[in-house]
Amino acid sequence: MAQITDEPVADEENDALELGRFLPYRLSVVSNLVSKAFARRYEAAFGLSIPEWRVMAVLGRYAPASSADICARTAMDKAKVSRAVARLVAGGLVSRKDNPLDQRQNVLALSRKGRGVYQQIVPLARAMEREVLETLSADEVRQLDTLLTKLHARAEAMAPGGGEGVD
Amino acid sequence: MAQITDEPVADEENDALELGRFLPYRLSVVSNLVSKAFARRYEAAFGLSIPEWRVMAVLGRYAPASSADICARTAMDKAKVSRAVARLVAGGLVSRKDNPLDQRQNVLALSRKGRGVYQQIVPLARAMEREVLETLSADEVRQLDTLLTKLHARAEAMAPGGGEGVD
DNA sequence: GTAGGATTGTTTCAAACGAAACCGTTCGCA
DNA sequence: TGCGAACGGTTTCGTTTGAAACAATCCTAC
Repeated sequence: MAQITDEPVADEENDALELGRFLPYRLSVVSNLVSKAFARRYEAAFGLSIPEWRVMAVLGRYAPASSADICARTAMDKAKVSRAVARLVAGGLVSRKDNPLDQRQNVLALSRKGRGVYQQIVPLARAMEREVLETLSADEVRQLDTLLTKLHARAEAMAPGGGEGVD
Repeated sequence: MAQITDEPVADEENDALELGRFLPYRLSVVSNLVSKAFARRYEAAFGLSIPEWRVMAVLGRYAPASSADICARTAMDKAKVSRAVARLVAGGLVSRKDNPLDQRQNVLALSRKGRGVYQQIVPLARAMEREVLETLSADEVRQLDTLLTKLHARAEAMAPGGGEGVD
């Protein structure tokens, strides 16, 4: 065994793992903390869950879109999208009709009321993003962007199917 | 309305929000992708869920510990910890007894079998962390560390209670 | 044109979740 | 000593989740 090489002794002494220094764990904690903060405010401001908010965000930018389009743009599976859309339709924020060219597909768009909400959603989202990033320098924000891009590619290679999320 | 000021036009043109450029969303997607990849492997290798894995990690390093200790060190609420511990005890990986000094408290530790599993857990976790970070330069890993520290503090200030997670 | 297979979105199912209720124990304090 | 509040951990409750089953529609190719 024990080769005479410069085995880097990866983290610290070794053999015991300090969760607080384990980057995947820390990434998860930070992400969930941010998501929770965002979720609380979306709920308070608009009564929207994060899946619902994501659907609104995509439709505000890309309507009309099908459920599959939403899946692709939100990293949510189709069951989750279906449920979120159902609630938004029930709440009158989103219109849903069949695509006459392919009756399997939905054609989703914001209703008048939905557009009104969307116009409030965007500034709130931007403000919250700013609030989070305030703690970073402009350079660090750029670093974060780069890191997320790289980690995203790497994580997608490691994970099998799609990338679910909570915001 | 339209004041004549240099409104920064925060992100891009404005008024529509591109989810793919929204950092909180991207953070969530990356984190969940990583968690999913990790979860799949912990499950395959040891039959452990992420909450269970976290408890093992803490006990391997800090046993003996109470449930409250585990909560503090894993960013999980006490219900989740209670359930994870119950499964680990049922699986014979963790021993649980009452603290004679305070009968309300648990004293948790790894069993012999649990220690055996723990010794396999650590290298797997380290290997997966390395696999994720492989895509980054040493500098970028340091940046990630710094960013997570700052964002953690900021997110904790924004969120109310504790910081849940999935790894 | 029609059978078999693929695709879209909904629904069902069991598992996991967070919040709150709960129970037993201990502490603070008169 | 004894009573109420506080605490630690478990359990319950209703909700949300992902995976799989499903129904409806469309496409392919014969």
